[in-house]
Amino acid sequence: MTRYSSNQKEQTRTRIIEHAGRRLKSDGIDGSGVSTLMKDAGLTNGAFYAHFGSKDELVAATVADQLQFQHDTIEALPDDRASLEEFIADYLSPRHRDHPEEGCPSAALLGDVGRSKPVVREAYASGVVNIFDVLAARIHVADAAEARTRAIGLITVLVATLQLARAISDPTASDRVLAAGLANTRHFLV
Amino acid sequence: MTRYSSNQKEQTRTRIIEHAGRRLKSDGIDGSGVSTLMKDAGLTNGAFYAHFGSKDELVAATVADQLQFQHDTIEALPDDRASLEEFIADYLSPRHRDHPEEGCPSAALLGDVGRSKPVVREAYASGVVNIFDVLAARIHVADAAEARTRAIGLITVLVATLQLARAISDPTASDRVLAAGLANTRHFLV
DNA sequence: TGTACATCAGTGAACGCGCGTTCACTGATGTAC
DNA sequence: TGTACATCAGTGAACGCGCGTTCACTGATGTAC
Repeated sequence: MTRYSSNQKEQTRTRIIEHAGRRLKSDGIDGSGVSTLMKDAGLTNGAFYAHFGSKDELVAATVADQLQFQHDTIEALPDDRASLEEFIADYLSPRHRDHPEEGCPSAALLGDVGRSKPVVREAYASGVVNIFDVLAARIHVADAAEARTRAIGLITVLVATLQLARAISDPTASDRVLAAGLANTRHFLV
Repeated sequence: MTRYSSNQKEQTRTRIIEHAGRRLKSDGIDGSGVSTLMKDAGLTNGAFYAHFGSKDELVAATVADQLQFQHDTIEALPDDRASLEEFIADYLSPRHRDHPEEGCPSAALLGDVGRSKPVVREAYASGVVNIFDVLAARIHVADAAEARTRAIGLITVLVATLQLARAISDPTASDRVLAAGLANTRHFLV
């Protein structure tokens, strides 16, 4: 029999993952310590290993959660060109550039994931594939393979444009990169 | 009068920067310690601060050096479509994916740079702009602004495709992303 | 209903380790005369 | 030419600090009878 009928522990785990999403996207994987991640969730470092086997395990769970959320957001969009364009304009906005902690996990963490342990890379790979799928379904060309190629193209332009805009310190130059990225997404629509 | 006529110290500084290029691209900025960076150059940690004021200063110098090298490589290409396509095919090759330490600094470090101090971001920004320029000069459309937009588009597709391919653990899926990226670069050429 | 006990989420100190940075020192090189 | 001295690149130990992880413990919750 389970002693505790409530799902308190599961709720705590979820809370850790949600706060970790913001912290990891803001400070990077190497830049986010376990103590900080736990403090963000209102706990102390010692409790961490009751919820996760290692920091990498939390990172993997957080990456999966973040990509799932992004997938669901795109899936909830009305399936028309105007909605997709609005999504793209939001993605390439100064607001998104200036708030990585609330934004796209790929733009914030893709480079870090490439250097991470298999458990993290696998979580990322399986999450991003779902985003390829849901985006490809919104690109209406006859050939399904072509739609998928374009979905990947759209994602790469979005992700790297945002990364570039974040790396460029001068605001005017950064804005120009965002504008160029917006123009470049046009190649991949419909 | 300068006591030492030889440029030994300058040579050592250059050696540190060159080895740091490989290490930083391989392990990331946070993943590369000063002691390791010095050991790579055949020195001990104590000598570091005779050459650089801080780790960030070395990172900035290394980023600048790496982008300058990439600029020069592109500038040395014959100005025809076949040469540009060959450059792109090399960029999106499994070999480049599997050897970040020898490859593109943007693909390896762009995410890290976005979280770095101004000195690093400024070095990156001024280096990458030169690459925009040299690539735009190889895209022959009437409008110069359009050439520049396309150059940025080409770079974003290249960089994020390689990052994606590195993050995806399954080799077949990773190869498919590289192939999609190759197809997607076509939109930005001539 | 009351009480002794088992369970368990979370605390907080401690582990060994590597971080970026500082500094007293070494030893080779070149200068002065 | 020889020697005392100044210069300086590099050494290696040490600084305080935060890392990921472990563990003895606390205190609240629920069970047994």
